[in-house]
This record gives sequence, C-alpha cells and structure tokens, in this order.
Amino acid sequence: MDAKVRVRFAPSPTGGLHLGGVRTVLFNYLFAKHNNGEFILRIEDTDQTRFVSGAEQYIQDTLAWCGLVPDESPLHGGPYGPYRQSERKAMYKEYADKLIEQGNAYYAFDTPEDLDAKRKEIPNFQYSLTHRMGMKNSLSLSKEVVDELLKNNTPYVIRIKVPENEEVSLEDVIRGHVSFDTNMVDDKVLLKADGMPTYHLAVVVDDHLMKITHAFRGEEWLPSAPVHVLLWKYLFGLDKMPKWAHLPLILKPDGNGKLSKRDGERLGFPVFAMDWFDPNTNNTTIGFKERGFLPEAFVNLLAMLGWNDGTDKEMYTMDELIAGFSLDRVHKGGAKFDYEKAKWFNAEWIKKMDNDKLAGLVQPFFDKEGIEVHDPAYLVKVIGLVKERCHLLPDFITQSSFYFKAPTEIDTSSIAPKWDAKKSDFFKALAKIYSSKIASGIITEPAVELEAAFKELVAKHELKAGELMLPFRIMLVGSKFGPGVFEIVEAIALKNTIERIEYSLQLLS
RNA sequence: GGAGCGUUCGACUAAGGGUUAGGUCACCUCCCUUUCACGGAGGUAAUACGGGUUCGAAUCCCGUACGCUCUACCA
Repeated sequence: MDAKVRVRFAPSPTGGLHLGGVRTVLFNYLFAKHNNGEFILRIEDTDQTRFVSGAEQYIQDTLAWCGLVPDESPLHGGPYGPYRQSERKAMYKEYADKLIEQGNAYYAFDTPEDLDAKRKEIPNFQYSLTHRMGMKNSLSLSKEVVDELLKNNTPYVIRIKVPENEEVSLEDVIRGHVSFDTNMVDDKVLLKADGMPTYHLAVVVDDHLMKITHAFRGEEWLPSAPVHVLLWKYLFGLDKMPKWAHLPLILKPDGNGKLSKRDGERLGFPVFAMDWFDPNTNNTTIGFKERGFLPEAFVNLLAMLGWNDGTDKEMYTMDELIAGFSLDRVHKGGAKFDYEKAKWFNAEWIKKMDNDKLAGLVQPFFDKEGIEVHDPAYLVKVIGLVKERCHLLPDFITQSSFYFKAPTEIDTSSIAPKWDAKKSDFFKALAKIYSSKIASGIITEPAVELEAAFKELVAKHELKAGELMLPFRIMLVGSKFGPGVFEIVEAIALKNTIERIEYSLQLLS
C-alpha cells in the first residue's frame, strides 16, 4: 500500500509571492487534496543575507487569502517540525558528515575570491572532476594538511563528490524520463561556511524527514535535479525518493522568458498575489488582491495556466479543481500570462458571486474612496444593478458612485451642442412634476411608471424621447454609461433626481 | 560555450494515428440596448521547418531552427 500523500511548498522568505509561486502552491494543494493527502508549508530561510522580515507572514497571509491553507507549517505546527530550515540547522550537518564518511562529499577550503579568480581564469569553469583536483579541498590535499586546516578552524564548505561516467536519471511525473551525464554536473556546495545547508542538501534531508511523497517545483530546478537524485541515493535510497514533478514556467505576456516583478510594473499589472511592502526599500508592489481580484478568480485563472481537464470548461470552484486535478494533464511548456484573460475570469466570478458577499468586498474600496454608504441594503441592491459591467472590484466605484452621491463632473459638452430652450423647459417641467409627487408623500416610484410618466410629458412638449434620454442620463450619472435611466431614478429617488436636474440646468444656461 | 527542457490561432488551450484542427480571451461585424456594459449570432486567425514510419501524422521516430531554464557558499 502506498504511503499517505504528502507534498510541500518550500519558499524562501525573500519577498512577495508571485504568480508562479502561487501556482506551484495551488498544484501542490490540489494534488494533496485530490489524494486525501497533506500539504505542508516549509520555510527555506537558509540564506541569512537574503532574509526579509515580514516575508514569512506575507506568505501565510497569501495562502490564507487564496484558501490554500497548509496542514502543517511554522504557524500551524505539525508532527514533523520545526518547519523553518533555520531552526533545523543541526540536522543538516549530521547528514553532511555522513556523506563525508561515505566518501560522497568532501571539504573545500577555497575562498569566494579563489573561486572568482578561477572562473575568470578558466572559461566555463566547473567545480567538478575536471578541475577539483586543482582546487583546495580534502580530495586534492593530504590528510595532514586537511586535518591541520580543520583544527585551525579554517572556513570550509562541504561539496558533493559527483561520480564519474555515470548516468543519473529520474522519472519526472510531467516530463517522463530525464537523464544526465554525471561528467556534466558539478560538485555543488551542500553545507556553507556558516554551517547552513544550501537548498540542495536541505530539500533532500527535509523531504525525507517530513516524509514527502511528491515533490513539485518550478522547471528552473530541473538542471540541478541530478544532484538531488544523487543525494537521495547516498543518504536514504532511491526507493524512498519522492516522485518529482517539474512544473512549467509562467512567462511574460510579450516576448519570452519567465514573468518577473519588473514585467508587471512595465506592463501595468500585478505579479504578486497581494500588496508587498518591502521594508528594505520602502516600496510597495501592487497585488492581485488590492487590484480588486476575487480569490476564487485568482485561483481559477492560475489553475488554467498549465492545466486543464480536457474539456472546454474554464470556470472552476476550488472543489471542482480538487476533484478534477491530475498531474498527467499538466503541460510541459510554459504559459504566457495574459492580463486581459485574467480580468475576464474575475468579471465572470463577480457575476457569479452573491451581492451580499460582494458588498462586503466592495465596501473597503468605497471607504478608501470616501464614498459613504448609509444603508447596507442599498449597497447590495446597487451592486446587483451594476455588477455585470465590472471586471475588478474598483470598477464598482466608477460604475456606481453616482448612486451614492451626485456626480462631480457633468459631461455638458455632450449635451450643449443640441441644447435649446424647449429641452430646458422640458426638464424644468419634469422637476416640477417630481416636486409635486414629493409634496404628496411619494419618495420614489418603480422604473416602469417613471418611464411612462416621462414619455407622457415628452409627448406633451412635442419632443422626441430619444433626444432627451441622453441629456437626462448625463444629468444623473455625469457621463454616458450605467444601467437604465429610470432604474437609476428609482434607486436614487425623486429628491436627488431633482437636485441633479437643477444643477445641470444651471450649468447649461 | 555546456547541459536540460520546450514549441497548435496574437494569448490560454482541445484533439493521446483517421475531425472542414474545436473552445475561451483579445480583435472585427451584426443583433439586443434611446447610454455603457452584459447577453446573442457570425468573422479573422494556428499544428516552427525538413525528413522518415504509416493506407493515413498536430499526434510516433530522426534531424534542424528557434526559445527558455540552469550553469553562486541564492533559492
């Protein structure tokens, strides 16, 4: 019987989580849940120099927003902790020592300056069998010298000793058989001079200790996979190694190459899941959440970048994704990110979502804009009226602010050219009728009745409705958009309607 | 330079030897709408190239081109 499925997402806390990262989390999560397995978050904070405070919290917050909550993590705990690699430092040394004992790793005393010099001196320098005997390490130096260096606390790193003339291969779940000639792979550093492991040692040790069954990561890791396979072979046995799946990259929309934060800034769309404030630069990078994306839409669109179920279906809930997900339908090739399509997904999700729920999400955007909502029920109603013309949550501001306050800008230039005294008289009469209704206690009326009354008055003034609808709309909305004119009147009520007519009349006179 | 991976409309993708190569976004046209959207109906548009294998290839094989990733005491 197969062991319980356990997968992990292992980011380093160096900044905001970008699209590719979240998609990796998503696939991990979907695979785990599809197989009744567990999803673990492990923080790879072994690089002290790149650590950014707040980044780990940000990652947890992002996963929570997306609904991709881990079963085990630094925050949630779990039986295989600690879940921060910096807190597991001692464990790695043990395995590095074991490798040395086995003869599969060695001490290297070259300083970073030595290495720089070598790389300059020898084009395409590789720390591997071709050059390692010319370097300063426990393979090239005598035992006495090495012992002496160690005794004097000379800084050293531990490197893997990659074997000669072997083929290392793995069965990637997505790519199939992938193989490498060991003569082409170099002796990667396993343990750094500060005693911290590099990624290479840490993934293998932690995946083993945390009983990971399937290891997903971006395609950019494929070239270093042979090192990991070798490590598994030396340390725990190939039969214990998790199944690898190297996910396709998410590419920039124009040209080629991996999507970067820079592309988002250049092209005007978010790349991070949520706003990321970098404490080192004091800069905030915009996120999908703050741009007004729904988490449901964000997850949905990410899932469609590199996976599909073989049908034409594009709209998926998380549960549907979990039910339908399978690795053999994940693509090999990268997918270019298309912001227009992303917005389309969001628009579809806005249309699908309950007005009540939407109201709660729109409210913060209104608050920020200073639009006051006195009656929550009114907001819900308005949202229902305008939701189908909104792609992003902030669109609700432009699409519905006139329901809450009179428009500040009136597009009189669209009225003025065809404006005359007859039309002016008409609107004065209309306002008068509305006033008298208010006087008799009527606050508002159904749109159909308003329209009928309007047309009656139009006929009386010997005008055409078509000439008056647009001016009326602009008086109410400020511009040429929005739901039906009389639906708007019904919603904002007679009193506001009169005020807006009168204000516009003033501007036009 | 080396190694690895990849390549279907502009973009995301379907078709796992037999379809007029399908769907969605974007774009265009029309309808609906006395506005803008939504919705509906159409349209433009693709198998990188060259060889095989086969009755038959987007699909299998080989080569070429192009692209990407990696080539750090970063992940």
